Amino acid sequence: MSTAKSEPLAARISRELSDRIVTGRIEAGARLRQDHIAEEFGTSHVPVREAFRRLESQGLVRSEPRRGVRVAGFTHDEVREVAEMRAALEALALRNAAPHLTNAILDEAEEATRAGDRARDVQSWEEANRTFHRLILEPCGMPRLLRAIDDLHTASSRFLFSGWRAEWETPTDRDHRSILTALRAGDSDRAASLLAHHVGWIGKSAYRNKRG
Amino acid sequence: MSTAKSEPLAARISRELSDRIVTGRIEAGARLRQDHIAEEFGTSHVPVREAFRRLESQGLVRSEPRRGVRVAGFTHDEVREVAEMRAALEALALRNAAPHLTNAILDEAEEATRAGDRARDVQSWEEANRTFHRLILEPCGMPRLLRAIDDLHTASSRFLFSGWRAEWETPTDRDHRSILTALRAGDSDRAASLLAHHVGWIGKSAYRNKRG
DNA sequence: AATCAATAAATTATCTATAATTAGGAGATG
DNA sequence: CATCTCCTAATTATAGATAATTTATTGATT
Repeated sequence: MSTAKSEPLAARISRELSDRIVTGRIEAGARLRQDHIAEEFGTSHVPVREAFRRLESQGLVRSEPRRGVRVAGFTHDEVREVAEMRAALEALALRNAAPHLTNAILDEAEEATRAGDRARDVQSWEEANRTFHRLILEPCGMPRLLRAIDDLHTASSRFLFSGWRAEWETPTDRDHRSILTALRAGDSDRAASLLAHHVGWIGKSAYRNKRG
Repeated sequence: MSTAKSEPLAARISRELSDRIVTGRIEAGARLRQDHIAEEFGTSHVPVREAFRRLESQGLVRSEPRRGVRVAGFTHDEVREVAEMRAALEALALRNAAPHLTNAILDEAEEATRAGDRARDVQSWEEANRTFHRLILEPCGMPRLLRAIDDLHTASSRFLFSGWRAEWETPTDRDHRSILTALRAGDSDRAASLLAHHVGWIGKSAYRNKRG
């Protein structure tokens, strides 16, 4: 392939497991046995354990000493928690990114929104959505913040793939476009506030979905 | 001792290294060689590597594949970044904690503030300060958020111990007391706003300190 | 300055020990 | 007599140590 060059095994394993958990191919609560996974990847258990540590820090997995590792579950409260954290942090990132946004970036973001409209399946919708958010937030130049947001976004997408949320069928493009409009007008406070509502709404929608 | 029985070695090593980094006993940029640390702790290098992964996720250490691990440095920008993240997240936590705060908790927080006043050295001031924040935020019942705040607090205390900040000599107690007053009056929005300013101010102070 | 050998360090594999879970059986109780 | 509980043995899995391999870095020599 290409990047499979000198990347540590732990990174590859962690990425692959993360993908499986996010897309639901490994279900919540499932136990992850280190030597089974090691066997599957054709490695020893050592890099597998390191991968576990990373997944644990991302909140995808829960580890109990001497008892093993299992995929983290998610309750309504946790969905809401992640949504509110995203709202707070993405608003912060956008306020800091706004001064550095160029027209070229905003155009790219507009295109990502259109790609989301065109999406016919969850995967491509999610990819477009993530691209949009990343594009307008990255210029904030706060690496730690961006990493935190990325982890939260990953957690969010778990809920999306699990079918709780019909988010990708709803008119998210309206929100995206009003955010872009505010940014083009230089009103970064309004843009941040719109973004916070846009993201925070996800938590409420998940809750409503499960209820009714 | 007590609970040091069945705790994994990686956890113990990670905690000890974290403490050394935070208090500055290991300086920024220093290289951490797994074999040396393993020898010091009387273990093999395997649990040391796992400890590294945890420290990496906490932002205390930076790891380059095949090149080793070194203690993360911190620039002015990073100090500001952490402060702003704390401001955003602690405000969120406080808004969610406010409905569950009891008078007993607020009294404990008041006592922690007094302990901070009495503190004559950085360690005990930091401990009191951390206790204060933890007390009023914990009832929010959002474990993921609390973990994130805790990691940020750890990062903050690095700057404190490094001597950049004279924060502990300043009248932080004023801020703490006005927050408690707002909470007792049931004005959680005002309390959250005060807390955000209180925490965010740290970033500015560090910046100012270094300048003048 | 550049190349190649020597050294050091990170990464991974294999092997060992210890703790946890399960299975089976003995004894007690209804 | 059947069933339930408790205890012990056997299996399984995690955690750690040691050994082997690969990659980076240093130093010497041309």
